[in-house]
Amino acid sequence: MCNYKLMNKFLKEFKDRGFFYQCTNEEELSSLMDKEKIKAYIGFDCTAESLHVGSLLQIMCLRLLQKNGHRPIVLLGGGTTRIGDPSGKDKTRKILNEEEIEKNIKNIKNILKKFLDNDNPETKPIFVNNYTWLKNLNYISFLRDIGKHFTINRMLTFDSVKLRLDREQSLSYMEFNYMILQAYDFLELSKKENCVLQIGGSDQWGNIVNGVELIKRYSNKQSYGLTTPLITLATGAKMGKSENGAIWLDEKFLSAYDYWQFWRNTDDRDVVKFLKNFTDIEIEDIKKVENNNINDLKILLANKTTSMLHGNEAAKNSEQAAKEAFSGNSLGSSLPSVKVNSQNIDNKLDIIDLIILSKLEKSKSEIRRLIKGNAVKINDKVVSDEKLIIENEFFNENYLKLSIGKKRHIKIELD
RNA sequence: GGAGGGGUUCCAGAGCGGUCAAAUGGGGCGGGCUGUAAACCCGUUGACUUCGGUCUUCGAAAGUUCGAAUCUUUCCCCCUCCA
Repeated sequence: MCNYKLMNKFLKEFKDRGFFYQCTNEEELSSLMDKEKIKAYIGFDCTAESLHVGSLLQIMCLRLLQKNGHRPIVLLGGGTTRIGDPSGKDKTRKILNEEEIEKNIKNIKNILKKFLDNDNPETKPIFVNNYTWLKNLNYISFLRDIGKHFTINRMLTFDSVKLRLDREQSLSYMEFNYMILQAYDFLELSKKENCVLQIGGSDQWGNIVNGVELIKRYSNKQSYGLTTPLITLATGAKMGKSENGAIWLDEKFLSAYDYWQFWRNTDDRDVVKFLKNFTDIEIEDIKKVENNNINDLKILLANKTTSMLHGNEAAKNSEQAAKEAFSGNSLGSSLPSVKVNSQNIDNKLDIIDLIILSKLEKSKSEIRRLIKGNAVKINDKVVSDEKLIIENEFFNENYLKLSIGKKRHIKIELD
């Protein structure tokens, strides 16, 4: 532990914001970062087409690096995604094919660009794909040069491995090698980019330490690892994993309005923590407002997080739409909308089909259940007849408001 | 290669010939209370339905039976021990 007051500015804020979990050598890292601007990397898995809020803390770390003049390297795991990280997974991941991974990489890169400053030449992110070096590895020489630095004895002690074995779940040799490849990534970045720091989630600790040690042994250079805690909700659930779908960062999968809603619905106990974790508001400023009305804080949180990703405009619209949708008697003209061909109305479209068209639900049985439970509303009036035919009169100025439950609202527009 | 254990609905996990669309818990969804919070209470949780039912599901296929998640055979996969 080094003296908090003397600590490097980046590290200090890193801690103040609750990003800190473990560090391989805090004191040295602190003085190194005081002395020079460094390059640090975070790896992103490309298993999914988009990132979700589970990766947001890592993204905030990248932003914090930039804020302090350091340069982030974003490693997209095009190679390692082909293997699958066993950490934190109790089952073997499904293996994706080449095109899927390439597509995912492109998407994820675009999302990250939204969060990062791409203009400042000193700090703009360096994007790398580890497939570029992993694909050409020669097995024999890799084993000789890199493999010799790893002992099975030690690898077996890592949580990612141990957990699987303890739980009697299979761990393939392929996955077993994941940590070596990740260590190799760090070595590669150390050589190529002079990267000295890897940041990752706490579940990456083992992989990161391996990298630090490999670099030490291979090129006798000092590098560092820094991990962030796993963010759990006050209820104990993992962040961003709602059953109804993860909280995606890509607008294609989750509208700005729904993203805003996600933050607006934060548990009371998490609000201040999230303001620190997921907004740029200075710590001192958060302290000033942290006793304000809890719902105002939630709106603040929602606005900041949404504008960071989708822009100010989108955040304002979402706030406006929410106001209208929840105040009751307004028709929510700024809600996200779905267009419906007016011919459908003439053809006696019923409520069930309307909901299917709106994509709010896809199972007719489920919709029937919802109607029975008084969950479906048109223009704030409960629909109790599952055979209700949608009439032209329902549309005010070309649109109607369709609601499922208290929180899902959508505008149906005539086309 | 040998011996044993196992694969059940979103997850965990019961069922071991009909009463099984499958206990229980978790999660999800909806309703109530509230603050678009938490906690709590209630309902619901395969699909389709003219609400009478109909269809598809218990690793895969074939079989026994009036009837199978449950029995038999083969195959696939996982785990443990032995070689």
